[in-house]
Amino acid sequence: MLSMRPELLKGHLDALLLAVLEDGPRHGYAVIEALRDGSDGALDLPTGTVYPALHRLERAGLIRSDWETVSGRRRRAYQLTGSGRQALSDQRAVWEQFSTAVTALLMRNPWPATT
Amino acid sequence: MLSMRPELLKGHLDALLLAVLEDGPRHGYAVIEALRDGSDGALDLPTGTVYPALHRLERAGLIRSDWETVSGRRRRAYQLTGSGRQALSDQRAVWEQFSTAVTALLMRNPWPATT
DNA sequence: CTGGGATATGTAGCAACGCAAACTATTGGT
DNA sequence: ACCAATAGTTTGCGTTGCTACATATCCCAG
Repeated sequence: MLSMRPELLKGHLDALLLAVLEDGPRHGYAVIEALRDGSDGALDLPTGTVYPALHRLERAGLIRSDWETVSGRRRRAYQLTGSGRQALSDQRAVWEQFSTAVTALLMRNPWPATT
Repeated sequence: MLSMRPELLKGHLDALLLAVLEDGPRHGYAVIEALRDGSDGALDLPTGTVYPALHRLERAGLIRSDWETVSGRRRRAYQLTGSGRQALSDQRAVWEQFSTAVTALLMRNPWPATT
């Protein structure tokens, strides 16, 4: 498991959070687990990263939250809003462009013809 | 041309700079051009980003520079050091792991076998 | 010969963001 | 009675890319 410098994630976290919430509501703790499992353990984010990020997204109107109590534990279930769905779609396109550019420069593979 | 938020690059710039210098010495201005051309125009970085980054890499011992004068213009030619080459190799592996993880989460396509 | 674009490098200060660290609280198993 | 797992929050720090500005040379157009 390579050690990933923390800056690598910068700017990409929001997209990941939105993507994880795409299939339905999840609370913060479950979001962290989804990221860990969905990345084969590569992305194991601390709570100090994820919770503030979720707050940010809510302030930005991309997600909204409802408190619920499950077996005595209070938890906040987040779900995408309309603009959240739109943002996710945009961010996917941005990621494709970005990762293609970086891969091209880093791996020096000429542009893949038509994928 | 999608507008890329500036934070996206964070943590990945060093790898790109090292990669651009892999084929031989280049000065700052040429590095900027190489990034722009090699990314199909997607990465057009301002001098205020690239020059400080090159200074950082030199302080870190990953590149070294020699001043040269070409037709009255003083320019600084950067080249990889030994540890720079090593760092590049490491960063490539990190990028592969990172981009694979993000793509998996974002596109939720379980890796397509062989297209 | 004068203005401006391209070439070439530099710095100060700002804003954003992910993270470590610390904290509170409940449930459930040993 | 303890302690891990679950669930959430916040303060403050460090890194980093960018904006804006500054300097200087070369060369071409007018």
